[in-house]
Amino acid sequence: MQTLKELALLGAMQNKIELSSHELAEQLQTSQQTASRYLLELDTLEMISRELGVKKQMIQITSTGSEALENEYHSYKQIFDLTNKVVFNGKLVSGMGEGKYYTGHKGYADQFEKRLGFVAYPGTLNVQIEYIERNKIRLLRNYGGIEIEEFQAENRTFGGVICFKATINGRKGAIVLPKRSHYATILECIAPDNLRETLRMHDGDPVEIIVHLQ
Amino acid sequence: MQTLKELALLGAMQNKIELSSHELAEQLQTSQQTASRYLLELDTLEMISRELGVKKQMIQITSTGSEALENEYHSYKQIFDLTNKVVFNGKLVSGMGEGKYYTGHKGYADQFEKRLGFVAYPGTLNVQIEYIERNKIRLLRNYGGIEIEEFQAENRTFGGVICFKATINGRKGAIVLPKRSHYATILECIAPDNLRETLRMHDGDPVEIIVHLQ
DNA sequence: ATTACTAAGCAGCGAGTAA
DNA sequence: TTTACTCGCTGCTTAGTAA
Repeated sequence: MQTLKELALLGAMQNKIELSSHELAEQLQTSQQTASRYLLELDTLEMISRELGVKKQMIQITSTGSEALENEYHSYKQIFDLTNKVVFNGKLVSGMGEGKYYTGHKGYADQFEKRLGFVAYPGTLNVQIEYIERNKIRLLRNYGGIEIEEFQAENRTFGGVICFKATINGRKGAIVLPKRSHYATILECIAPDNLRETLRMHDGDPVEIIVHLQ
Repeated sequence: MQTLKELALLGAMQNKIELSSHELAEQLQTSQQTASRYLLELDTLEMISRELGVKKQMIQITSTGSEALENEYHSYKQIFDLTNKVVFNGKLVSGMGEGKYYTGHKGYADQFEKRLGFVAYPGTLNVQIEYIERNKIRLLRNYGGIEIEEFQAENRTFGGVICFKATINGRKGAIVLPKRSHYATILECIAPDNLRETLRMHDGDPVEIIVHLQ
């Protein structure tokens, strides 16, 4: 990968470049033998194509190599450019119907409409995320989102929640985090329509949630 | 670096994240011991800071770590985003005064003004580039630049050259490549003013040339 | 000059395990 | 459960060298 990056920086994405294994070795701060081996490996992986002359070789990055670089680039982009996006990958699970009870309640529904700009379909889409991604939830909580106030009704208190506008498998919606009870690994999503139906999803299906900050 | 990237993707740039060496190992497809060692290394390099609890550790990327990631990101940016820029790093060398003779010649000077949009100070700033960067010159030639036609004068032919608008240590200018004679490792720069004087440069000083394509 | 083979040496990996 | 040590083994690196 490091080698591929170095080749790309020398212009090997657009052109054949002339580069001896010795020169590459210098660039990578390693030995000529190792540099030569790296090139052989990239060649085997079909990430570069080479024309070996007697005294020089021409190297160009193939589409496979270019894709690998793009993936890497994409990661860094996510780190720096898209600090206003947080991506979760999880899978659909069934709740116990309590989402419908809560989100359908006027006390929440009115606030959702006012603060989120859409009338939420009653019910939540529950997405089980990887345990490791709990750190991203922490990130969201620190960042702060759209606050939905607690309220009293039916002789009890309905707790406050924090919402974040999000895109769920490409559809507009939001995620809902209870103000209390940190560290769940299930994200509850609401949306203007019944996502489970419009996206024709079943339990276990992969769900990508892109949370839009700010 | 790979580890640091992974931590950043989990949000460790903005926050402390909770991550066991075992979890990190899964993420990196390696053993718990190796993951633990990676974290120790990053800690030693002061790229991350850790709070070691008895049953969990909190990790955050430090400014040093963040800089390292930024550098990496910058490389990829250069590969993908800035394909319309080519960066050379070299050092100032002395020519033999012939630059002044040529660029001062009306046959060239008039074309420079017309095609580049500035009156070139008579004389060239010669920049010795790394041998390995000759590939970037090849890239430029393939790309095509601003053509300056050959002309007859004083009983001889003055050969055609190809120019590229460039920024030389932050100053507006251009580089001049002879149409013939490929593969030099000296770039000749022209500019509206005497760069050597305005930038107070001497032989051996580093020069950054950013060529603007298109 | 090159590239790249073989072989030896050494660094990094992970199993086992302590704290 | 954790983290991280020791240590044996594997595989990567590089010196030497052929083509």
